[in-house]
Amino acid sequence: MSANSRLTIAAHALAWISLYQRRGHGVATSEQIAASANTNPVVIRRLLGELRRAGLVESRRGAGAGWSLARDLESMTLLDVYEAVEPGPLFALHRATPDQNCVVGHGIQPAMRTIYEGIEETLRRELARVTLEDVLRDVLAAPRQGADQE
Amino acid sequence: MSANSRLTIAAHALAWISLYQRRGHGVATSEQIAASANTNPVVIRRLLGELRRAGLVESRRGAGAGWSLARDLESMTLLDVYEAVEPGPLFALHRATPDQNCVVGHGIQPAMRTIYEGIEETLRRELARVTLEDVLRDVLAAPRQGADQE
DNA sequence: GACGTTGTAACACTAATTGTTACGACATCC
DNA sequence: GGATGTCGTAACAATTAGTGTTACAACGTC
Repeated sequence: MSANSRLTIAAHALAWISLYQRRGHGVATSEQIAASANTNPVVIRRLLGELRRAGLVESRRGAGAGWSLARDLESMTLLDVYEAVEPGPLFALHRATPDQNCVVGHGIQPAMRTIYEGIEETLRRELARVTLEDVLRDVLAAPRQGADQE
Repeated sequence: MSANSRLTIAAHALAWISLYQRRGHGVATSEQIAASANTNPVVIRRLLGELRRAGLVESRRGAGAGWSLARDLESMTLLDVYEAVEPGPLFALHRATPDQNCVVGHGIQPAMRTIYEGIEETLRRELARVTLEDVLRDVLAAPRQGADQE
């Protein structure tokens, strides 16, 4: 399972924007967020673009532009972010359709599809239980040693 | 999330071997299973090799050789298969470590790690609730139209 | 009009999955 | 004891997704 870091980076960006705003600054730029996440600004812009399409953030262009939250962190769950950022299903069926003249080949896909749907529903419920406010709280609860900037 | 079909194909192979044995045949060959799953025998041998390492199936070499179940389908769960076949975690953290001088960059990884561990634990519990016997029952319950061979 | 930022295209690099060929290892059967 | 059939595994190609990077047009503020 080639796990990706999209959900992690998206949560990082949202937490960063929120904390930046709470500290009285204006909008956040992709360059600032990228510096914190140690990646490229374009990666951040791409991800935040998907979050914008999902209604989680807003962007302004022009000089002094950047990103801001469209809703309160309390009202966003990891499921919202997950759905905005992870398109496909968790498990795939066969790439080539199995032999329909075989009992197993014929029945395996509906069987697995039903099972996978149940599992993904459970995953969604679990993701929906965690708000981004929870994430930010956990982030701030990490034991800090020394430096403390944004 | 580049979902793969490893869990699906492994379940397919186990169901096929079991049904083949229940119908009074001997061991199953990778070629037969591959024909049912519409893939290449080497793909099946690779996957079944991982299931053998996990103690789910046995293989015999030589003429008239092939694969058989090492345990009852009732005693195997999708979690057993998943752990045998899917190495990595569901979600990845950052590829490059985030800026440790930033509050968010410093706290995000432990926060997400804890959250992800809880979610994966839920996923495991869900996978453990489904036995391969359940899968085979669902497979056989699929509405059949016409042909009925193995 | 200058400037700074988003939005997005284009491309390279890496890694994982899948499919394929090839062939040695091994056990059974004649 | 040799022929045969299957596993075990290496090697490689093709495909795909994720990630990083450069480049530049679009846009809004000053």
